[in-house]
Amino acid sequence: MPPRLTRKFFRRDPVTLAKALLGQVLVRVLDDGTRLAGRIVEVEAYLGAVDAAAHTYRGRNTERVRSMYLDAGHAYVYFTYGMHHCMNISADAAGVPTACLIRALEPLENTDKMHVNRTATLASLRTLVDTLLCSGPARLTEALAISRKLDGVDLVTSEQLFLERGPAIPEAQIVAARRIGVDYAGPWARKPLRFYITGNPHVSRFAVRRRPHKPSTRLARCAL
DNA sequence: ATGACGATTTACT
DNA sequence: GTAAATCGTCATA
Repeated sequence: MPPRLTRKFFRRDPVTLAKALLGQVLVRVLDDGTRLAGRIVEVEAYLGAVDAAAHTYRGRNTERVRSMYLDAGHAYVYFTYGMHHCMNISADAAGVPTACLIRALEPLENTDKMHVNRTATLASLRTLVDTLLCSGPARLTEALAISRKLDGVDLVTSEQLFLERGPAIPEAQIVAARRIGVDYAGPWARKPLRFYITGNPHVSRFAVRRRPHKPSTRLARCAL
């Protein structure tokens, strides 16, 4: 089994950490010992007090966001839209409220169990293709059974939630784009703080697509 | 105490 | 493309 990521790996600025997280493997161990795992293919960086899109904008420090202030390598799991959970990994040092939002995984282990987790809440019980299992921040938390109960967990020491070493992704394969769902953040909405592995089919943006499209369209969107 | 609003996903026209 | 689902959190009072 690959080695687990240590504190040192996480203790970096959120942009550097976000790019380093690409290719690493997120592991969720259920109470019955089942391992659910996926390779990180898309991450967003949130820069803390200066970042209008961050939950900790202007130094906000409430009960909900306290995990963002923990030392690097802790989980910040929040509940939103009345039904979804999203998972972040705290960056920098204790007291610095920066984090990386995990936006998409490439499913690796026990994908059948992930499929059950995902379809359980679906109105129509139609079969999901692999690219719809973990291709979004709320999709992957549902697939890996990550909820607010895991908020504040230390990913360096936890037996329930941690990361394993994967291959570093070369800069040439990393695309930087604007973050999703933060249009309210003015100029901060346009900054290139979302990172994903180029061409990876499990990235959220591609998976959302419903209909086939012309190759020219695909190229134009990739260039974004 | 109350009102407005999501770092989203799904289904439908 | 648009809209519904659904409720914890936060700012205001």
